[in-house]
Amino acid sequence: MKQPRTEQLTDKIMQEFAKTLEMFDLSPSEARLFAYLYISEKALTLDEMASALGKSKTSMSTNIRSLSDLNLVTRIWKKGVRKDHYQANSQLFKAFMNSYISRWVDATSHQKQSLKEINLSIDENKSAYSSEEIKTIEERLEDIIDFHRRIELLFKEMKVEEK
Amino acid sequence: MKQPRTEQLTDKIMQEFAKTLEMFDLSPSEARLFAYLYISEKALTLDEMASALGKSKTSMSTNIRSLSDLNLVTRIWKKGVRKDHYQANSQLFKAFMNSYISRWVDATSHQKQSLKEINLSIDENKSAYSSEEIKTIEERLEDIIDFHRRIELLFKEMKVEEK
DNA sequence: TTTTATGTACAGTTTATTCTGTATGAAAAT
DNA sequence: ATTTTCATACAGAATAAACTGTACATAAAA
Repeated sequence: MKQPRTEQLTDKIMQEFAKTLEMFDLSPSEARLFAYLYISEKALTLDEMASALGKSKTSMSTNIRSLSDLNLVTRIWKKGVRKDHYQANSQLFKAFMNSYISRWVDATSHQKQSLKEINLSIDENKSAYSSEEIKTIEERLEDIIDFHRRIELLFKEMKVEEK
Repeated sequence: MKQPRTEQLTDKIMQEFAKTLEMFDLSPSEARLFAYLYISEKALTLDEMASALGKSKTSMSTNIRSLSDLNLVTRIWKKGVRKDHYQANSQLFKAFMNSYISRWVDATSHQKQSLKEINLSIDENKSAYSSEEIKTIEERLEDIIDFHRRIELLFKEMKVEEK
């Protein structure tokens, strides 16, 4: 009578926790998977995850790969055991924030670059555009680039200190 | 020969800008719509947006409503004109960050609350669980709650100053 | 070497999201 | 009062995302 109750409890926590994790751009099932792994604490196999979450092994495999790419989950080698085992990174805040922040910084700096190149090409071909309307576009573009600069700056400031 | 070129330019900027806006949890078409509005600078009607973006008016209507709910777009009243006009909020950084931050703060504080309630109900019914395994779950739950606390704190610190 | 077990690529299916066209109600114009 | 013009609700279609089962490649076990 006790086992089922803790399972139910785990489910409840997982469900609630997963909602927050989705805000870090995890898909619902990635989020639930991570939450489950985290609560379980120990390293689990794909089969264990699949049966615990009622999903296919294939699905677990792809989800684990995504989580792994984000450094949220690590593969654990157990000697003498064939199956791969995966464990949730226990430093929640650090792991999620770092992954999140670097995604923002990378993306915005990349897009800022593209926009700057557009801006340059305008300057070079300025004569080709009607000068009245190009002016307002250029102003807007500058503001958009500045927007990117500020985002990048803000997220770079957010670097996370150790636990 | 000049009109088509600036249109092409606007498209290019819009496309690039929209990618960044999607990171604020806008759908692709919401993002493009906002980008287009922002670059256009002036207030536009649903029909103008629809024809500029090649989408239905219905779609513009629902997308504008979403953007409006996020305070990213404002309805402009022009006397003597029947159609609604909408304009992009010009304070890019402020508007997006405030909307984004408050979404994070609201969501995490809400989820933290739910988790705390689960934690309380564990304490009340402690005798009902097997004490060995409940212990590790409780520890994890505390860590998860702490995670929420830190997120909330971090985003609250991010309050955005005036332009 | 052969057999068995394991992770994942891939194609097809299911599910969810986004978009469109028609219909409707409200408000302005006639 | 009637007609026209607008925004949006709603249902269905199109598109995209997530999931599953089979098949295969790789590596361990026999």
